[in-house]
Amino acid sequence: MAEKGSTTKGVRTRFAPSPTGPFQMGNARTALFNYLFTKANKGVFVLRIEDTDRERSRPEWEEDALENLRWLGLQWDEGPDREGPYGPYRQSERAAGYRKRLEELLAKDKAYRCYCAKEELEAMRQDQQSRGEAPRYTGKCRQLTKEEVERKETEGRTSIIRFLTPSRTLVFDDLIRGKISMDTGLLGDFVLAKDLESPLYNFSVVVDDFDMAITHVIRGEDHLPNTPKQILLQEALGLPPVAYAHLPLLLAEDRTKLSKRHGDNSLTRFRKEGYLPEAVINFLALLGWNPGDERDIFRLSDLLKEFSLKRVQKAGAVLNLKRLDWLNGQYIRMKSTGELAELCAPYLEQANLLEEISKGRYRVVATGKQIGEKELSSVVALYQERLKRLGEITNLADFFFQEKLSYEATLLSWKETPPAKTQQALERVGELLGGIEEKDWNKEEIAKILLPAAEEEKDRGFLLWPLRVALTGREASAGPFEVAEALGRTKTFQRIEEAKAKL
RNA sequence: GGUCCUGUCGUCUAGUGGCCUAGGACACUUGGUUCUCAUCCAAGAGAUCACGGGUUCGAAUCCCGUCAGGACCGCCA
Repeated sequence: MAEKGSTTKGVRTRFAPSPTGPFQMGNARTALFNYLFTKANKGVFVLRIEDTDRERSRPEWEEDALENLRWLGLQWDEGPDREGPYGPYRQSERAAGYRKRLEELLAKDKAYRCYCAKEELEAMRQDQQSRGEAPRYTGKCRQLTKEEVERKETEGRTSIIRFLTPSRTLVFDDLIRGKISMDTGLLGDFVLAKDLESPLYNFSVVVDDFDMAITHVIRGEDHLPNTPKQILLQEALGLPPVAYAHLPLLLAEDRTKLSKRHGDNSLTRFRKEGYLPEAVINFLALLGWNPGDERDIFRLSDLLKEFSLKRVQKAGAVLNLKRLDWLNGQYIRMKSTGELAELCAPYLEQANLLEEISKGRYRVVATGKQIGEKELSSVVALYQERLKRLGEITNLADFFFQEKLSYEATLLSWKETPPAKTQQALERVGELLGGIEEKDWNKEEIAKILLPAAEEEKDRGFLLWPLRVALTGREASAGPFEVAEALGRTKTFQRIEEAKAKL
């Protein structure tokens, strides 16, 4: 394990998720800001897995974090799957470093073993709280003599390792919040480790940040109270300080910290619903950071050029999902139809409307008909301006993939038009379209023929509405000309006939 | 309860003593665009800058106090 903490010059940051649950929006935002700061400063971005809690840590949650980070495009330079000079990158694999430092603190009497039972401690906490004091360990086992310790050990009493917290006023500088001061006497003798092999968060973080030569710690504001503890530990171990930046929290509607209680905010959920990574990045970046002017569309590459911790907000930010929807729509519209088709295909497959035969070749499940990338593109293009999430394509474009449409006959009539009149309207549309040959079957040509006829009526909807409903079976959809083009000549006539039969 | 942090439209925010009768974006309302929906365009409503006091010719911006909200107080991270 390299120890270059005090000599390394460049910026080194880490994002350190704990694999105890799905990767959340809050994790993504912290990762993003770390990434932006690091890359804006030509630094090295480290991914460290904080799995010291063996009971709760699961490999699948680690994989979930990696997968979503990759999806977002936040590539780390060193991590569990990318060995570097400071590995391994899972805390569960770094026991030697912890043991060494724990023994060192114990030997220097900067830490001590505590034999108090959990129940005892709980009672103590209750008591302190009832008297209006800050609940903290009183230091009962501090005074244990060597003999007492030996006796307890031979008795087989279990112990934990506590830090002998020095009492003083500690001041540190936060890159976002400025000077923060704290009376460390209020901290109590917090626990460093369950035993020499089982370090706890505050301790393992300090050891690893040094051993991995981390220069800047950028994390959520919820870690602000941990910072004095970690600084005290650095001092006790004789380690150099690191710079801190505490990001404002991501909040739910009720302005409390975002949590499971507020519903599923996992990245996997947003990914599955069809949010684009560039939209999520843009959304998250603007939650707590802004460029100082009125631009609001930023891709990762733009952010890299402009990001600065100086422009990071101090107050928490409520997640405004409507804004995410808007941004996602913006990015969907920026895609080429080919890209969009490729992005939508998995959703259509999942809805069992489509099967991929080979790359770019599909089979329509209901009809068995084969279609290529071009046809699929023409369908998704119909809804490019209407999609907020890719997943919505299945409900919007299903008419294209169905053999027969099911809708109420009354839907075919424009406003109060009686069925007989609607019948006539469809008749007329059929005649007009019949004049267009297969080779000329495109929306411009169709519009050229249909629009003047529709114009002759008092209301364009008289002809256009029944046609559109006949083709889509929907009250709301893309326009009739483009839908007719996408469906093709044969299918268009078939649907017009089916509509007439309904009336 | 203690400690720490925070406080500009519903939400994200611009703003670092005069350009602020506070700007933008999302959401909302209304109107316009080849039927519908959406997009797009235009307009509108929406903030006594948490409150009170002070400094100043002048304060959202500086100082003091108050209040409110949040985070944390684990042998979780």
